This record gives sequence, structure tokens and C-alpha cells, in this order.
Amino acid sequence: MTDQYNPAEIEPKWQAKWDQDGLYQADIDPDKTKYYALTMLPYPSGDLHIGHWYAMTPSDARARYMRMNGYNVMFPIGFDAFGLPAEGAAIKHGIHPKKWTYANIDSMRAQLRSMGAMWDWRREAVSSDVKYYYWTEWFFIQLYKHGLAYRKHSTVNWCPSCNTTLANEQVWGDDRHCERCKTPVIQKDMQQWFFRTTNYADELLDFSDMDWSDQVRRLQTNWIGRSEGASVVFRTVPEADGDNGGDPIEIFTTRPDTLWGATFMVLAPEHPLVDKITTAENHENVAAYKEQAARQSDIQRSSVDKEKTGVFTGGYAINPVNQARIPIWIADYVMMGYGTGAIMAVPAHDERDFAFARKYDLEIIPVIQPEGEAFIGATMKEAYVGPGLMINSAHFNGVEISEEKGQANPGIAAVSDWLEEKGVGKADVSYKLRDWLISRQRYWGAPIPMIYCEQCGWNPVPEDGLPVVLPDDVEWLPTGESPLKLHPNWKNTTCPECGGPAERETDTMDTFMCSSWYHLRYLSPDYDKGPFDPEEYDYWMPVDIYTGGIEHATMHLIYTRFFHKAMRDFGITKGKEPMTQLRNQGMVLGEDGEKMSKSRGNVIAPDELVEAYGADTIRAYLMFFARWDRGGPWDSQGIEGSVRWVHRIWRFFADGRPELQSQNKDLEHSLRRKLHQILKQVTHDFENFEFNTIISSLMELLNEMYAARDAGGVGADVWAEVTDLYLRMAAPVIPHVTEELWERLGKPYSIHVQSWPTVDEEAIKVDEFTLIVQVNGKLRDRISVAVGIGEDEACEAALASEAVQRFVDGKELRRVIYIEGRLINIVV
RNA sequence: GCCGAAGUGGCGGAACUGGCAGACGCGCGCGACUCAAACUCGCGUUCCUUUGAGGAUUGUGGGUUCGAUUCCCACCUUCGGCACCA
Repeated sequence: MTDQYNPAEIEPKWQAKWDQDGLYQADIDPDKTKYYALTMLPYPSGDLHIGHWYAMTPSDARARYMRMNGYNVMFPIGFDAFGLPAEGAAIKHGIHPKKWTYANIDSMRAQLRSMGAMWDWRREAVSSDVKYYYWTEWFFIQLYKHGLAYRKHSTVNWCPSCNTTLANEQVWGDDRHCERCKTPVIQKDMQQWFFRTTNYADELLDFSDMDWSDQVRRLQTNWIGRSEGASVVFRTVPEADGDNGGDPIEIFTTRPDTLWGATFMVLAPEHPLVDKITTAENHENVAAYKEQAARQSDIQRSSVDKEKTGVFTGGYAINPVNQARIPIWIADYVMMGYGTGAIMAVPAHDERDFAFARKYDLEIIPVIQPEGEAFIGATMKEAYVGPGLMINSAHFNGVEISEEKGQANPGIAAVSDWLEEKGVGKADVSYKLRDWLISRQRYWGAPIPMIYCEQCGWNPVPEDGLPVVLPDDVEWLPTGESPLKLHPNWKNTTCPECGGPAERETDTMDTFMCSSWYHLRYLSPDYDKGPFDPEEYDYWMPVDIYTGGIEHATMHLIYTRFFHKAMRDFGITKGKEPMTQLRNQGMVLGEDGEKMSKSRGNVIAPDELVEAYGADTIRAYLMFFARWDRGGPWDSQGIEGSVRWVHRIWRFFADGRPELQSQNKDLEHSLRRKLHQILKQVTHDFENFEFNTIISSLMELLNEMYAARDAGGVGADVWAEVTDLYLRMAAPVIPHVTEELWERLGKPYSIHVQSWPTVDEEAIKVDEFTLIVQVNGKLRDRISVAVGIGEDEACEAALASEAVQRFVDGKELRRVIYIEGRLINIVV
């Protein structure tokens, strides 16, 4: 065995053999503990990115590690194949999205195979296959039947470039741009389909028994944005123009304790009651303000620094706690999309209301008095938002308001209870989370299986009428409008209620709907009696480890949890959560430290790297070069270190054991110690997804192995143990070269079905150790002493050191701190 | 403004529970091999003073401790998320 390491030869060879032998096929085995390892599925853009490698190969290595630990590991893969880029290609190059998508999938399959990952390709699922989206439609109908899918007219985010609506989660950044194409979104009033994600807001905040990264938990928690407070109903006052008033205006407040200080109300300009309460003499002003607010983009409108503006409607409301008659204004600092789109304004205790009141000369009544300070009075210079005692608040005067938020604050709780007793309000909770808008005005997506009939309204396609199949014969106009709308007859159908002529919904579903359940389709991608085979579900679910990018924290990772919980409530899925453990990798940046992009010209192409170095080396480098959860810039110099490592492994095994002159027991002993120390370390690091130190440990051990070999004296037994364990430890990282070397050692195929080695604690034990000697906390010497020596002996040994004496000599010994087996600190 | 993370040699990073700072690797320097170069191998590589030896050092400044990259306080910088959220 003297030939050179040639990955171009051995990698395809083993990939083909593994495939042929079905080495990575995972089937139900009741005798083994299952382990469902899932990595986020790629979109078939046409080219595998180094980012895919970064996400997938460490996930694969970990799945392999779990398999060697005796788990029955399922590691599936598929494609999130619906979506806008396919239509972009259709519009730009005249290629049908289906053709474009499936051609891309074909080429990406080959690219994915070059990673040498342990995917069970039999379980591949493609979300644009009819056999897949059949069930995406079916799930929609389940949501509809249970009242979680509904149609609503509202102001929605519209991407003018993608020509479609977007969910709130898909609008990013200060300029509120489209998550996909970065174009700033505009507002549009439309009828659209929504899912009631808000029904699950509270449950989605519960992360107990979940091993998810703190970051994702925090992002989701912020996104859901729960606030405790109270809802209170104010009523309008009859005005001279004949309106008899009494219309309820519900508001939400986190500070019901300040209700007595509410001196005016503010409605969002879009609030449905605005026109009704506006008096004739204010009509012109109000109309002008509404128009101006509508023209403003969300960015302008939500700028914090902007001076508050508003106009008086002429209407008044009665404050239900004290019957005060207060004016109703409209202002664009109140948002229709949060709470009820109406607020009570308490200028004394809210900064925004304060600024507004000062500007328009509205009344300010303080109702919270800071304890131990002078009466804050009406001359206050700024709103007081701290704790204190209630004043000007009838029988609540003197009640203490602590700094606690929500019902945890006894004062707030007391007021809330009283509101409920009086029938004017109640303790309530508000969320920033909004219902999930799933309608997309696009062709290449799962059809929304709904039918509209003039007589009967909206009805779902009967389940035996599923799937609603996308027509192939579609054309795109240069405007980019959805071709489903323009199709001559696809939308024509009959009403499932009355049998009369009716029309299909021509919008399709957000692709996040497809990806909310792909982990279920992997269970049985060809199953046709339901979305998945229940037997497979019962064995494999839930997902044991889910890996993927952090960018999905508030989109996919919220949607899929919502989906699972809703389906659980319908009796379709089981358990609290779909994925019990989640880890997120960082991002590989270009060599310039910037995000990789074609326009910057800093893209690293994995195919070229495979050709130049082989997959094993890339895998090793991606695991080594940065902390996996952080990522960092690619370094084409740095990969040379991994190249050398793999070559050094190859050479070590190729050269074999030199002829033994005389056995060196001490050397064998220390080599075995290193081996098992490293095994312990690598095991720990695999458990904790610390991939970079796995590689450095393996490098360290290899260096030691070379040194021991060159020193001579390693006998056959120890040599066999070291080489065997080394290959096993490296196998998850570099599966091809280890398989090849394993075979060349004459070991039974395959290394990937071997067990993970166990640490020999005896081997790690030492009878001497290096005692760290400090004087006044500073390192002065290191001395070798016997294990288990006591403090007195250690101290004696330390004081015997010349280096120590230099610092101790002539000084009074004040204290000695001895940490057994580690260190002694002499304080003088 | 709010929530959070990070800051360690020229670079990526390591240090698991408060106990040897800089593992491992890149790069660089010197040497061996070579006619030569590449590869490979060996040695060195935080900074400062330096003969020996010592001093300083984990963003900055304090604190706790025998001892702090690690814990606490304040500040600076960078990054991520949210943001007129009532």
C-alpha cells in the first residue's frame, strides 16, 4: 500500500457502494432507539452553495456519530421546490417553472451526493410533486374545517417586485423590505387567506422541555411580543348632528391603573369608527389627515423621532371609570395592526401621549405619585412612567403600583378585577404576533383548494376532489402577474354546495406552508392514504435534532411549531413539539468577510473544491475553521491545513508500523493515555456540536502518533488499538478516506456500522502529574509529583524548587492553597 | 430606545466547574532534503526589556478572590433582533 491519496478515485467508489448496499437506509426497528436527524431542506436554486455544505456536513457527521452510538438514525433529504425564483426564470428566460425546478433538482442531487452524507434517498420528498402538494392542500382543508384558516379583507404587505403579498414575518429591516428580493414593500387592501397563528401565541411562548438555542427562543419570544394589561370599553357620546352615540371603542392598555388619567383617546386613521364619529365641521381636516397618513409609507410612519401629529374628530367618549367626557383624536402614531387600533391617552404617564398633549394643548392629569417625592402636579416636564401610589383615582387612591408588569403587579390586578366587576373591561393580553397571511398571487405554489360560488360563498374542494393540480399550460405576461388568473378555464369549476358554476381560488399558498410539514412527508414520501404513514410517525417522530440557519427563527420555525400544534389539536400529530432539539449554524462569508454573492464575486463553489481536494477535506475544513454556530470568512489558504491533515492520515496508515526493535512500555502507556483522553474529548465535543475542537483533537492525536512511531517501540497491540480507534473517531468527519483505510487494514465492511469506542478510564489514569506552583498567584514552576500526595508533601516539593525559593526566600509564609492534582499556591 | 451576543497573538480559533492563557491550524522565519523549486520533514513564532532572568498581556476602568479570559459593576466597540406595541 504505497499509492497516493486520491479522493477523486476513492470517494465516488465508496459513495456508489454505500448506495448499492443501502448502507444508510433507515427502517423501523423496534429493538433499537430511533434517532430522527433532520437538516433544513434546500431550495433547488440550481447550484449547491458552500453554505449548504456548512449546514449539512457537520449535521451528517453528528448523525453518523449517533449511529455509531447504536441509534437507528434516519437522516432524510428533499427539496423545498415551490417558490418565486422558478417563476422568475419563466418570465426572464421563458422556461417553464416545472422544467426549471426539476432540472435543478437533478443537478443538485448529484452535488449533494458528492458530500458523502448518510442520506436515505428513498425518503426524498419534493414539495412540488403532486403526491406531496396533494397533502399540503389537504392540510389547508383541515385548518379551514377547524376554523383556523379564514379569509379577511385587510391591509397587507405587497412586494411590487415579486407581485405578491407577503406575511408579516417576510418583511424585514428598517426599510421594511421583502425578505427575498429586498424591495421595500407597499401596503395594499386585499381579501386574503390567513391562518390563526395567534390562537397559539401563548403556547408558542412555552419552550419547556425543548432543547432549542437561547437565541431562537428569544427571537421568537420577541416576535410574539406578549403584553399583559386590560381591555376596556369606552363609549362615544351623542352629538348634536343626530348620531345617538353609544358606540363601543375597545382599547388595550398595559396600565389600567392609569385609567383615571385618560384625558383623550386616539384612534388609528384607518379605524372603522373614524368616519362615524367625525363631526361635520371636522370632516375636512380628518379626511385630509387620513389621506396623508395613507400616502405615507410604513417607514416614515413608524419613525420614532418623528414629531407626533393628529387631528381632532369632533367626537367625544365617556371614560367608563369616572364618566369623564374626553375628546377623540386620530393620529398616525396609533397603529391599526396592533391592539384594537385605538388607545386611551394618559399623557401624565406615557411619553408619547405626553408629547401629543403638550403639542395640542390637551389636559394632563397625574394619577401616579412617586413615593417620597413632591406632588408631581400639572407642571410636569415629562411623563412619569415609574412606580408610585395611585392618586386622583377615586376609591383606588393610595393603592401602590409597583414596578412589576401586568397581573404580577397587585395594583394593576386589583384595577383589572374591578373593571371586570363593573362590566367595562377585563384583564387581557395583547400580542405583536399577527395571523399568518398565506395567499400568494403566484403560479408556482400549492393551490389553495377553495371554491367560490356566487350563491354559496367559499367552500373547500371536497376531499375526494383533491388534489387540485396546477395546470401546465400557462403563460406569463411581462407584468409578472400570476398566470393562474389569466388561464382560460382552469379556474372554472362547479360549486361543491349547489353544483352551480363556480370559480377556484387562483392564489397559491406561501411555500412556508409546504415546509411546515416536510419532516412528516419524509416518513413515507409515497404514502397515498394520508400525508404520512401513522406507523412511521409513531416510530420516528418527533425529530430528535433539527439543524439549520438562524434566519428562519421567526418564519419557518414558528410556522412549523404552529402547524404541529394545530394538527395535534385535530388528532393528526402527537406531542407538544415537532422538534425537540434545535441547533443553528452560522454563515460562511466570502474571503473579503462579506456575505457571498454573485455580484461581489466572492462566491466559493463547492464543486471546484471537491475536484481540487475531495469531499473529506472540505468537510474537515468546514468543521474546523470556525465555531459552527458562528461561522466566518472562508480562507483558501486555511484549507491547506485540512489538506495536510488528511494526507498525513493517509501516509501514516500507508507507511504502517515500523519493525519493532524493542518494546517501549512507557511510550505505549503515554500513547494510550493520549488516545483515550482524545476519545473522551471528541465524544464530549460531538455531544455538544463543538466540531472545530473535534478536528483539532484528532490533529493533536495524529501528531502524537507520528511522534510515538518515530520514537520507536510501539508494539502490535497498542498500534492496532490506536489505528482502529483513530479511524472510528474520524469516520463521521471524513467518511470516505476512513472507509478506504479501514478496508486496507483488513477490517470488516463498513466502518460506518462500527460502534463508537468507549473510553478506557484506566488508560487515562496517571501516577505522576505536573503540579503547578504559584507564589502569590503567579506561576513560578512546574514540578512532577506523584498522584495523591497531600498538601504537606506538595508544599515541601514546591519549596524545594529553586525558582520558588527565589520568590519565597526571606518572606513570611502566610498561607498555602492546595488544589489536589492541579496546583499549589504559596502566599507570602 | 428595548432585548441579546461577541471582543483573546499577524489571522481563524482553544482554554469543559474560578486554577499552566494562546491547544490545533493558517501565515511567517530559520534549517534539512533538492542542481533548483514545490511537496515533505525539523525547529521557532503574544509583546517588551534581556546575558542570565524577568515584566506586561485575554476591549477599557474598577471590584470580589490566594488566584479572574471565566464571577460582579461601569464604560467603549462590533454584530444580530425588535421598535410610536399603547
